[in-house]
Amino acid sequence: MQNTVINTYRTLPNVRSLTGTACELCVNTNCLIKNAFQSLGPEILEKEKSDIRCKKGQQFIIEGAPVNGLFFILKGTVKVFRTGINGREQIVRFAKEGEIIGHRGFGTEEYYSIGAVALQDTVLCYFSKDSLQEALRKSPEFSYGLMLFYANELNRSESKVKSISQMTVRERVIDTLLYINRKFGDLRGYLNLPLSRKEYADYAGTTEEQVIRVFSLLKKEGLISAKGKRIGVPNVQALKNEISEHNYFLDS
Amino acid sequence: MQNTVINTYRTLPNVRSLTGTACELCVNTNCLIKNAFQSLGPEILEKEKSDIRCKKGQQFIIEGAPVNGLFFILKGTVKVFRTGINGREQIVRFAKEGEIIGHRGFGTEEYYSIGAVALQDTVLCYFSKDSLQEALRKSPEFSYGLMLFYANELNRSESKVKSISQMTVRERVIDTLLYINRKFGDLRGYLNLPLSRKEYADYAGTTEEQVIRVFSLLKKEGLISAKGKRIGVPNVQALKNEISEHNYFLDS
DNA sequence: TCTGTTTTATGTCTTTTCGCAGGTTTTAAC
DNA sequence: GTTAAAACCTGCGAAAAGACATAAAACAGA
Repeated sequence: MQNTVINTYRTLPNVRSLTGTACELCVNTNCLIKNAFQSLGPEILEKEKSDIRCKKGQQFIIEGAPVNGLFFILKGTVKVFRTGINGREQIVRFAKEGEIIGHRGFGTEEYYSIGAVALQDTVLCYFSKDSLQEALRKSPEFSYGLMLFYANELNRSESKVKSISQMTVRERVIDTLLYINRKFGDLRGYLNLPLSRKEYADYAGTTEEQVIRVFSLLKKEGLISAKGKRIGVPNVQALKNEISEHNYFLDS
Repeated sequence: MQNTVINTYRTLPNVRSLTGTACELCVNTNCLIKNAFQSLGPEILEKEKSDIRCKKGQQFIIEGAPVNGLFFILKGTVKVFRTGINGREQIVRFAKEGEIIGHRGFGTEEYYSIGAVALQDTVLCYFSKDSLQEALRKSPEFSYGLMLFYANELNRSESKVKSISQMTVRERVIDTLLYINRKFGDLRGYLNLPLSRKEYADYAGTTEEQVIRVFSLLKKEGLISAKGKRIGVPNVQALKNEISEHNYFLDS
């Protein structure tokens, strides 16, 4: 949070066409734009595309700010959140390369309903509302892809409503550990995304203290190892077993 | 829940082309199919369309059953839910005419992740997976409309995650009352959708007893009137005030 | 390396929510 | 209208989660 916040993207220094950020050269195979590139044609999006570089901790979408467009993550990780009661943060999801940030950064939505912060140094591809609108009109594949993205996110979100309202704190924390493990994998025995206890809490819908308590217990039980932000999950299956009975029909 | 459940829709008695259910004659102005009808052409969907009539209480989508297609509500109301811990129900949303039921009833999804029950006698238009796929490919308007639908639902669902994890039971119950009021309006001073306390609880993410307790209090405070399932909300603004301070950025 | 700040950890107390038990009212079917 | 079933209501004790205080450890910058 330490950095200045970029609000009007049009006023950013022009950093287009940097090496490796042109869509045709992009290595991001799970990027919707990249995948729909054939049907979009090279010129449509390129001319309205900006590359934005964010330092760790920098917020690049502010809740309630006017919608200008939509971001695709080229490299890095991002947390997406909503601010609630007493400014308490509810983390909606963690996103990585290829994912879309800025719900409804097109169409009729006027203000962003979410905020977004880079968790590491991150490179974003930004597309304006208008160019997206044009792309959606032009490419059915793109519309379809975006629809699938939202449909999947909806599934995940609805399943999360269920977890939060029916699971205990312990189960929700375990669920969060599994989510991070599933999505970001691990690196040398540790989860490949360093998060604070507070961030675990904000995702799991509880408090920092509760997360710390659950972590303490899980450590004693040998289910995880935790040295500061380095969390090791040696036995994923053991954790899964604790919550699997609740998932009659599995989701995300 | 008293009725038999329809599982394989293809085996239903053929009730196509009933008066008033053909898309071209349909009065449902907020139905996506109806709206995209121009670009779809009459013949594509009609030939794969079935009309399904559900009695009050009848379940027409079972969680975990194979996905065959997608439903549009022509008339009636429906509750959409997921089954969680101990078979406890989490109501995802209440739906009315024009809305879509059966998340991802197309594409690669194999099993329904939600269940759906008619709350009143309901008429549904059912479209098979294949015909939808064709319609999505053929009509960008349709894809775009469906995408907007999912994006809006996602917004609502994410906002609900926040409510459930940050609001008190009382606030969640009030929020639910406002949601029902906003979506179904009222009829002669009563909310135009009769629900049991249990259903309020399943939507708000709490227990029947808690809802009853909150209702009792709200009655004493003169904020609602409740005679059985007839709930009156004479002063919507007073209820809104109790939770508005928490909504920095308004949603749904 | 030292020092100050942030993060993590733990204990205690309070509040909220839940679950059960038992009772009453309403609704629906005959 | 009678009767059975479902829905609604209330009280009370238990459990879960939260808030606060304080201490230890980790980290960053000089």
